[in-house]
Amino acid sequence: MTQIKICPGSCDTGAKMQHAAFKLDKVDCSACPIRHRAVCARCEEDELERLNAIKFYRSYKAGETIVWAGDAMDFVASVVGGVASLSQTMEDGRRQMVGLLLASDFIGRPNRNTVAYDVTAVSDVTLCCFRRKPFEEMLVDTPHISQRLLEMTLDELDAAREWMLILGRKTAREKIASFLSIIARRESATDGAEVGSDVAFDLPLTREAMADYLGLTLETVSRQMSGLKRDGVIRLEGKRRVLVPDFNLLLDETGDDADGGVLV
Amino acid sequence: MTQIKICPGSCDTGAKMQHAAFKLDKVDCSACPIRHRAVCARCEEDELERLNAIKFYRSYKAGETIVWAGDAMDFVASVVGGVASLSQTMEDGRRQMVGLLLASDFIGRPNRNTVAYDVTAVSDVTLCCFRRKPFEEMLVDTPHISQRLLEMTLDELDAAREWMLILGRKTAREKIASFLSIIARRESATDGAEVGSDVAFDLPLTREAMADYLGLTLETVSRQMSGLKRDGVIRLEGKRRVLVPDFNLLLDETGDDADGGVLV
DNA sequence: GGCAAATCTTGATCTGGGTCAAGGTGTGCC
DNA sequence: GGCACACCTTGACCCAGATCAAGATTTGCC
Repeated sequence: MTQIKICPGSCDTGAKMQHAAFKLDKVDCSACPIRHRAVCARCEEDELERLNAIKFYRSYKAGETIVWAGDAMDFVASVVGGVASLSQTMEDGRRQMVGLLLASDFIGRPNRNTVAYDVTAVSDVTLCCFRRKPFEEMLVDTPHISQRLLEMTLDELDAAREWMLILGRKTAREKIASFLSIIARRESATDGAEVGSDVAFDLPLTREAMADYLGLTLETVSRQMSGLKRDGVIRLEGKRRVLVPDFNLLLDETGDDADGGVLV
Repeated sequence: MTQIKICPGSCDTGAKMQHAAFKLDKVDCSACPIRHRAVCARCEEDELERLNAIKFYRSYKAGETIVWAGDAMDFVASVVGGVASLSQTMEDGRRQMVGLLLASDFIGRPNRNTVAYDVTAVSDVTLCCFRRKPFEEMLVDTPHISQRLLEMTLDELDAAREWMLILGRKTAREKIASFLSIIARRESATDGAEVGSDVAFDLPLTREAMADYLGLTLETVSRQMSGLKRDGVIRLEGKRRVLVPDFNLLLDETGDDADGGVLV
């Protein structure tokens, strides 16, 4: 059972919230788990109210397609919880994931009403959707939104470029290690957990989806996961939970600069 | 001799301008070859004047490094003419190009004063540079600039994602064919030439740079170019000039949808 | 013109990861 | 409990593209 915590703020009880528990009515933005990271992060009260008037929530089950490439989409959205992916498929079935969308990430392109990639719910996903037209109008007269969107787009571009190095030049083992460390970093950022030497997290993707992400086959993904386990770099609990006894050991396997540019 | 035409407007004499011919003084923006495509595309007269006050030109010879990854950069810039690249290098020398910057493309990230990738002049390059601080200020109070920058960043993100499919899933031959058709498309857009069946253009990159772009070795690039030539898909004049007798033949080799989503 | 350096081509061989195939493990449903 | 389905692992073999190597072509410089 894939459970994603989207507990707003300081929900640290053992009880894990299911997505379904996030009621799909107009939620007060101030209680929203992504209030300070999403496209609305910099909005003032009055701006939030305008957004509130054009927003609605939608949920998708794991595996469901949210939109197909080329289809019209009459809204843009923020991922409130869960994981979605952007992917391209060639005629003969080869598929490449080109975006992995976690909580607070933005879906859709302003001033373009069709979508260029398949958008798929990887786990159960909840979106906070804004009607396209009024959102585009707000974009024009609300710098707090357009500036935040620019910043988020630049971050995504950086991520895409890091990904290009992974796809173009890394070995299968380095790809897996890079993927694991990216997920570990993002998860711990979300949890706000201490980045101690001991890291543990649930993989949000199946082996097949990891293969689509990394430009590999699922067999190779499986073999490399086994390899990293055999060599003591990771441990596995079930198929999805990953324990990293020594994070630096994992980083050594990524092929990246030891502790290179400490970009703060 | 790599010659890049940066003739503003309707310069269609046979005489090819060298970069050096573009005088590095304060050029009047209205005569600028990228006036309507760069980050300043939507600016009004008064906004251009503000930009004019903070701009200066710089030129680089082919092969020169413009900035190294991690270095501080006290300006942002538009490519006026020539071709530059963004690339990442791993410790052991493996290199991946992550951006190819042609005329009108933007260099630098607002609100971040170090650069994340090596920026290199691939051919002789001229930049129109804006001092960072005042540019960032203008970004805040000049929606014409921030909106255009958002649009350009979204375009680059789309290009990066197309590139990810190429890197992750295409064969060497498909990579080369995809690269050639991308260049052909961009070149003809620049020339404003008719997209007839007969297309001809100069490759802006060496075989090695193409390899860095496509995640291949230079030997494989050379072999695949020879293969496409042998099969009549392209013809070569010297090493750099490419003639495409039937553009659809080239498109067939890219592995992409025949005439898929006609995204207008 | 002639030499050196850069760039490109082609050949021979090797290998990482793909492909094909078989079976294992976990989970939900009747 | 047991069956079905989704997901994962492992093995055997193969091939596209890397690597190593030699030489061809082009360009620039004296």
